[in-house]
Amino acid sequence: MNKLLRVAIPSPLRRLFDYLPPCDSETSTESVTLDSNHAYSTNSGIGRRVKVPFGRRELIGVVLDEVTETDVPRNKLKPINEFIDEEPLLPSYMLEFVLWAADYYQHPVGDAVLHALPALLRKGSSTDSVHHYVWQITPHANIEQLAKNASKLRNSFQIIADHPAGISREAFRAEGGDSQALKALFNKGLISEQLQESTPPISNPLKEAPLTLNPEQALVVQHLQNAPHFSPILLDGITGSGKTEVYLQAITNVLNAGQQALVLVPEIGLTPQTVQRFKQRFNVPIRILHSNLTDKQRLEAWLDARDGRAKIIIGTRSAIFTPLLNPGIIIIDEEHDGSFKQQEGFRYSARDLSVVRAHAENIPVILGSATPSLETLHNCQSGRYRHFTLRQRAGNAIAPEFKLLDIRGARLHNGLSEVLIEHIKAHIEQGTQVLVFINRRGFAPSLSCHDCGWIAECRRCDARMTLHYNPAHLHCHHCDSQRPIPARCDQCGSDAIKPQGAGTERTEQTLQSLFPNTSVLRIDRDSTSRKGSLDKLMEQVHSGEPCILVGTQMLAKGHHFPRVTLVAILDADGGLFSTDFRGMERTAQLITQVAGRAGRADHPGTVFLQTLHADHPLLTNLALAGYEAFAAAELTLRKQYQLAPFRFIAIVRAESQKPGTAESFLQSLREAIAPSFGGIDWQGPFPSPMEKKAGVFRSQLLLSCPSRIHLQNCLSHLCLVSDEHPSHSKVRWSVDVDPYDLY
DNA sequence: AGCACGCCGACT
DNA sequence: GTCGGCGTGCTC
Repeated sequence: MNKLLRVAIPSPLRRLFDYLPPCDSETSTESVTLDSNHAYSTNSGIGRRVKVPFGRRELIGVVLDEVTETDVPRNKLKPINEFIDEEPLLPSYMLEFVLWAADYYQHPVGDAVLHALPALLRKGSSTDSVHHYVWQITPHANIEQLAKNASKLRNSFQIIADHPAGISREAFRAEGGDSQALKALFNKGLISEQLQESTPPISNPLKEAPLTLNPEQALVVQHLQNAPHFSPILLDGITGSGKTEVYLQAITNVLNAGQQALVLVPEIGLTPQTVQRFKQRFNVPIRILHSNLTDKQRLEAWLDARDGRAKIIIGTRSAIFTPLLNPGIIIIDEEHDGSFKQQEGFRYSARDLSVVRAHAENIPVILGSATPSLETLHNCQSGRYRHFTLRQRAGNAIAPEFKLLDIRGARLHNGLSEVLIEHIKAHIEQGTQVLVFINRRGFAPSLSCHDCGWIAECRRCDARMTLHYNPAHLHCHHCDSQRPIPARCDQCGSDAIKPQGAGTERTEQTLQSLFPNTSVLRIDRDSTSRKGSLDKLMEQVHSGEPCILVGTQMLAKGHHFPRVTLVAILDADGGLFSTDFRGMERTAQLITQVAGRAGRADHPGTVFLQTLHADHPLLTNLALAGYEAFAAAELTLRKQYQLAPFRFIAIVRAESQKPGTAESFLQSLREAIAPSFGGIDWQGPFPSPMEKKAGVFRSQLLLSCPSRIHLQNCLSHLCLVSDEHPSHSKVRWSVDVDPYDLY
C-alpha cells in the first residue's frame, strides 16, 4: 500500500490535499508510484514543508498527515515536487495548536498553518539560510575607548556588550544598531565576528537585583513557583501597582528552571520603555517581534525561539504562534486590549489562544490588566482562572480623583468648557502637566454648509469626511480616501461651509491660543507617523516642563507621564449609547486607562470627565466606585440580557458589490441551517452599522448559543453550505467567532 | 485566492 | 478579423 501525504495548502479552500510521495529522479521518472523503501518513506514527513503542483501553479504546503486511504480518485493524485525541509519545521504540538485554532475560528486549515510561519518560510526559504555568525566584544575592548560624543558608535557598542554570548547582525539591527557603526567598531578592533557556540547555560539570569515585592505581589510569584503547571491567572492591578515586577520575577523563576518565556503585548504597547525594563533586568538573549522588522529578522527570531537560543520572546498578537523549545510561561499584558483579536482573515484571539496553548504545554499563563475584560472576570468567577488583585500603588501614590463635569447648557470653546479651562490654567500655573484626551483625529469630524445643511460625505462609505488642516484635506477614516476641501457647498454653492465639532488638531489650536506661553503637544497617529517623532514628543514631556498634551488613545497605552496632574476627557459620552454591547466596557476601560496616566509618584491627580449625562449609571459608578464596581454591575447586566460572556457568539459577515446581495445570501444561509440547529439564537441578517464601506455593501448575521460545542457544530455546517452556495462568487463572506467588534 | 477557459463588443 | 472584458469552474 502506498503512503500518501496529506498537505495543507495556502488557499481559501477548507480542505486538505492528498499527494503521492515525490518521484525519485534516480529510480524512475516515468513511474508515479514509489516502493516502500524509498528514502523519504523511512522518516516521517509530518511537519515538513513541500513544493506541490496545485492546478497550474506550484505552491508551498506543509505535510499534516500520512495516510493510506483517500477519497480522491487515483488518477487525480499527483506526486509532490520535493521536500523543502529534511526535518519537521514545527514540533507536532505546535501543528496541533494551529489546527485547533483553525477549527475553532472556522478558518481554512492551509491558510492558518502557513499564517503561523514567518513570511520567508512561507515563501520557501531554507531554515539554514540564516547564518550563525555572531558579533562579540573583543577581550580588552572598553566603551571608554570611544569618543564621548560618538553616540552612534557608543550605542552600537553597548548593544553588542549587552550580549556576552554574541549577537547576530540581524538581531543587532533589530535592536537599533547601526550597520556603519558595526563596520567602524570592527575596524577599530573593538568587536569580532565568530561562529556562534552553543550557548553555555547562564548561571545567573539576572543583571540587576529584583525589587522587593509587597505581600500582594509576593503571593502571585509564590503561587506560580509552587505550581509551575497549567494555571491561568488574572493579574488585576491598577496602573503603577507593579504588574511588571511580578512578570519579571515570574520569568526569573522560569529562566532558573532553564525554560523560556513568551510575553505578548498590545500592538501599540511595544514601547522602548517596556522593552527596556526586560533588558535591564535580564542577562539572557531576548527577542523582540515588532512590526517593522525585516522578514529576515523575523525568521531569525523565530528560529532562535524554536531552537531555544532566545530565552524571552516579546511580541504582539502573531507571536502566539512562535514555537518554543522549552516553554515555561506565557504572559499577556493588557489582556483587555482589542488588538489581541485579529480583525480580518484568520480572526483568532491571541489572548484566548494563549490559554489554550498554555493548557496544551501545561505551563502557567498570566493575563494582566488594570481593566480586565468581562470575559476574563467571568472566567475568574466561574473558577477557571485564579484572580489576583494588586491594590497598592508603588511609593504610596494616591489614586486619581474623578470629577464629572456636567456640560449641559455650558458654553464651550471648541469642546472645552470654561470650568475645565480654569482648571487647566491652575495646573499649568502650579508648574505641572495636563493631559487632554479626545478620541478624534483631525481638525473637525465634519464639514457642513450653514445655508442648506449639506455635509461632506465619503463617496465610498456611509460616513462623513473628517476635516484635516495639517495638511489641508478631507479624509475618510474608514476607507482612507481623500479629497481637497471644497471652497463652496457641493449642494447649494454657498460659501458658508464650516467645520463642525473638534478633533485633536482643533483642540490643540484652541488650547494654544488660550495658553500662548505653554507648549501644547499633540499626540495622535498623524503627529507621530514620521519615525522618531513620537520619541521627540515624549522627550519633551519627560523633560518635565509644564505643557498640555492633546491626544487620542495613543496616550492611554504604554506611556507614563509622571508630571501629569490633570487629565481631561473631553467627551466621556462616546460609547454610552453605542449599538455594540461592548461599548460600555470599552468606554470604561479607556477612561480608566487614560486616568491611570495621572497621579503617579508624589503628584496627586484629578480626572475631569466632560459629559452631557452626568447622571448616567456607568459614569457615576465608574467615577465613584471605580472599574471593579463598574465591571461587576455590567456583568450582572450581561447575564440578565444573556449576552457574552454568558453566551457564545459568532458573526457571519458578507459583502457584495451591489446592495442587497450580501443580505439575501445570509438570509438563505439562515433558512438552510436554522431548522436543523435548535437552541441557537439567530439575529439578522441586517445591514452592518455602516452598510457601505470602501465601496462594498455589508451585512451580518449574528448567532449565539449557551453551548460552545453546539455553536461550533452549527458554524462548521454553515461553512459547508456557504462554500456550495450558488452566489458564492458574488459574495465575500467570513465567520468571526468570539467577535470583538460588532460592526 | 489564482489561473485558465470561454464566449461577446470596439479597435487596428 | 483579434484583443480583452470578466462569468464560472477547478485545484489532490
